[in-house]
Amino acid sequence: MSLRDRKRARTRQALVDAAAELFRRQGYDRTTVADIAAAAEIGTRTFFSYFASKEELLFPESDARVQAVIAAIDSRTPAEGPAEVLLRALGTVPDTGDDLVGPLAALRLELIRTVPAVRGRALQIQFDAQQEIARRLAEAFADRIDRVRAAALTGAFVGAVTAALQVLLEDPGQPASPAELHAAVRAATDAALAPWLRPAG
Amino acid sequence: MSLRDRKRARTRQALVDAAAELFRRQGYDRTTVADIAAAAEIGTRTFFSYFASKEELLFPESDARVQAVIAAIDSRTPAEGPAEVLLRALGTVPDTGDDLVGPLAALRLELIRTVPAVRGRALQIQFDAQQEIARRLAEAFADRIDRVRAAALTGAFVGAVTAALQVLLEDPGQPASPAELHAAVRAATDAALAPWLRPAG
DNA sequence: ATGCAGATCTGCACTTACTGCAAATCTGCA
DNA sequence: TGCAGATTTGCAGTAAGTGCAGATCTGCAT
Repeated sequence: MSLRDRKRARTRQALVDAAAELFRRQGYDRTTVADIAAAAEIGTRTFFSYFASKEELLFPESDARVQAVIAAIDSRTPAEGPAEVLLRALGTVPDTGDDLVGPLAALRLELIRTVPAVRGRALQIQFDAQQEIARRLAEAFADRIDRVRAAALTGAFVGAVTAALQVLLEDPGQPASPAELHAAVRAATDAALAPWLRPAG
Repeated sequence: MSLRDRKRARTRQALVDAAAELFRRQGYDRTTVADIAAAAEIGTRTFFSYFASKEELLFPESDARVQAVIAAIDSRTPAEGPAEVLLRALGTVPDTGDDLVGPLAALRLELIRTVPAVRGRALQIQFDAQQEIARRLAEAFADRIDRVRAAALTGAFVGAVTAALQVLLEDPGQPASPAELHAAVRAATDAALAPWLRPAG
């Protein structure tokens, strides 16, 4: 990595850190982009050469999980049906320590719940991911399920994962360890997708 | 209806019509709220006493469909399972002639596809609807399915309907009649939810 | 008809996100 | 050391959205 790249990465991280700090302290809406840029010691205009918008700051590398699912689809065995592939994919998602349990995770979830703009962006990312997965699934299992069935299965999958996370994160007050969380999501999703497991193959 | 109410309704409609005209002619982004207000002959400031934002203009009465589904859940028979209820609800949604086939429908779908802000709002509405339906379903069938299963089923249902509409609206070039469209969506959704029909019961 | 109370409309000033442009600055490399 | 290309930054501008206060209008009782 050149000096340029290192510097850029450092500035980027500084922006995320500064923003997180400010969001936590004074809320999302009361924090302006100018505030964030000033805290990271760059010009306001320069902020937008790092992130296209204020919301974008909260969703870096958001397609890593989609890529993991696509990889799971591509590496399917002849014995697997579409539902099995999705459930297997659940075990391969990269828990980079920043997405569900990292320091930013709680803040991100809080902001998704409370700030419409952030919520909108999150939903857009989720929907795009869902569409992409459904498309790939329909292609990979073209001989077994049509586009609508693939969309239904993907919707069930995403809906189940989302709900499981919601249930698990809201109840105990204490966030479980990543491993426990993972296992619980897996169990709940597994049960929820049961109707798809054997009959469709 | 008092004169006040009639006047207000007329102004509201004038705003929608003016906006639709302008969006069609010069695109969403190149149409400012001031343009719309001027075309409807009201002050710019007044626009925001009719719609909270520019996007809101495109999504009036967006919860009519949710209400229809909730009504279907509430009027369930003991013989019906959750999937059956959802499929039955599909027959009771009000096709007010403005939602899928009306003059605004094509424009709305076009803007949802191309304008991120509109897309974001549409997804937010859809997601909220999905959550509400899942919640009601879990309550109504508390003895048969848990929250995660309810969310999975709802996700499958919404995903299937969305995909069916997408497939049907993109292919022929000619939009089918409301009745045909309805029947086709029903058939596709019916097939896609088949795994949920008998086993869960 | 008249006049009052409350609702509605509207202009004004303001904040904020975001963009285009051009000048200044910096980095990689010969 | 110096050049080419990339990055940074200030400036000016557009547009959405908000609070406020005064003007205007509607419903209703007299």
